[in-house]
Amino acid sequence: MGVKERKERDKLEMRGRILESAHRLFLERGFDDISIRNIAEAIEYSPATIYLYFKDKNEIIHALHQDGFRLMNEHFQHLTAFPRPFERLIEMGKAYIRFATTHPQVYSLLFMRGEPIEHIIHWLQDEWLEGDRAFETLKQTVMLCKKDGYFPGYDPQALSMLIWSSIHGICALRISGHMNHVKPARDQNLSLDDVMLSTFDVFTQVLGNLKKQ
Amino acid sequence: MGVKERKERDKLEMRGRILESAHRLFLERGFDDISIRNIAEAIEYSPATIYLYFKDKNEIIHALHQDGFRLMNEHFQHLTAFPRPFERLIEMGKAYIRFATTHPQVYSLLFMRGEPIEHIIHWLQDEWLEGDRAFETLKQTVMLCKKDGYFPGYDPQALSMLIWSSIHGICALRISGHMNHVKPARDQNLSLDDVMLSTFDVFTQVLGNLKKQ
DNA sequence: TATTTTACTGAACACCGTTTATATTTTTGC
DNA sequence: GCAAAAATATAAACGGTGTTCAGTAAAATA
Repeated sequence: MGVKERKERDKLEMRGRILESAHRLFLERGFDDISIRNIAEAIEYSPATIYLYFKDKNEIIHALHQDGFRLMNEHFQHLTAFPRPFERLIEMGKAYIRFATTHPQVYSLLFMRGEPIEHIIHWLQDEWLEGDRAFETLKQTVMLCKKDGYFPGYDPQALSMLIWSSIHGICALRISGHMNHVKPARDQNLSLDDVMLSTFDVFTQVLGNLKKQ
Repeated sequence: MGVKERKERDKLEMRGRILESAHRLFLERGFDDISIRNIAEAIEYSPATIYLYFKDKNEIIHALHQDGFRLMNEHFQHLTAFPRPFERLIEMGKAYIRFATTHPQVYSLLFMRGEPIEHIIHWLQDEWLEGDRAFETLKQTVMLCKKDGYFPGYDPQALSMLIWSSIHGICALRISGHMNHVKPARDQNLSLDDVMLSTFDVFTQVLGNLKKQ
């Protein structure tokens, strides 16, 4: 009898519908409007029902977190087309910034909020697989750059961390609204993205200077 | 008759007591435990009374925001003792990081939350004075470095923005919990601050390389 | 002293995440 | 086919949030 199987399918389908609603709420109305009650209304069930399919709200947020990572990875797919490591590294940075600017809500969910990453620490054996993979890709690229004569004497691990931190800093200050409220940016009437991109330009210059001659 | 004057004093005193309670709640129990009701309980008044002294919660948060900036400025007082600009720049970075690590809650209030900066945009003529002043100090230092032969060809404005972004990125990733959950940090069992400081070290190396020979 | 102004609060509104007892439906075992 | 058991769904409640408003008590004014 396939009753058990069907029930399992139903359960998965319901989980799917809950996540779908959460996802839509997130994209259409922002992080703060994802509430158990909003989700419940959207799927036309009572709030309590959600708890039959998810332990708590964190579990739902975590699912969105993973969705976000999938979306981000799509922005990196094209990078294999750049054979020269340093060029690829710069394109990685551009792709990262493009992702952050086109999906600021998703970016802040992935990298600026404490909740989701704390959930990972407590419930998933402290393993942040998506983060590990992304960082590893960055580090590999940095090591290839080293083979090309870039970054002599620099530790790939630490340099990768610096690169990530720097680009994250640019994106985070932009998304939180801090970057565009220091005076020069206001005065010159620069757009958000102008400031961000010119900051990134300086960074590429700086990195480009780190090469054996 | 000094009635009016006394009443004004009383009003200010009450505002002071409210802010004091908010401040203590913030430091002792964290940002999320600053609630109008908690504050009201602490000063032994009803929640509604708070609204006779502050327009809304944002106004209280903004006051804490300014307190935070004062605290941060204290961490920068000693920098005048470093006459050589580049050295001073590095010490600025160290002071910034020291502030962020010793007062993570305050740091995230100042630079990682959208609410306070949005309040500034809406209510204070879009002028973020504290931010302007701090950034200006950084830029001045960068320009002095240029006179010493550092950063040839780099725009001080853009380079300052990069420096701020990079250090902010290091602090933000640390405080949000992301930095210490990429694999290598976990494996090597490095402390939070080890990763941060080694990342900053690389940054100082990179900056130091940008000098006319 | 009577009136007006000021200071304060209880109760409510509309939310939030989460739990529990209860009711309904579905499946199982006979 | 029917009763027992299991699964599913929910109403209602708990304790929390920011905020508003009508009403009360106290103080200042005339």
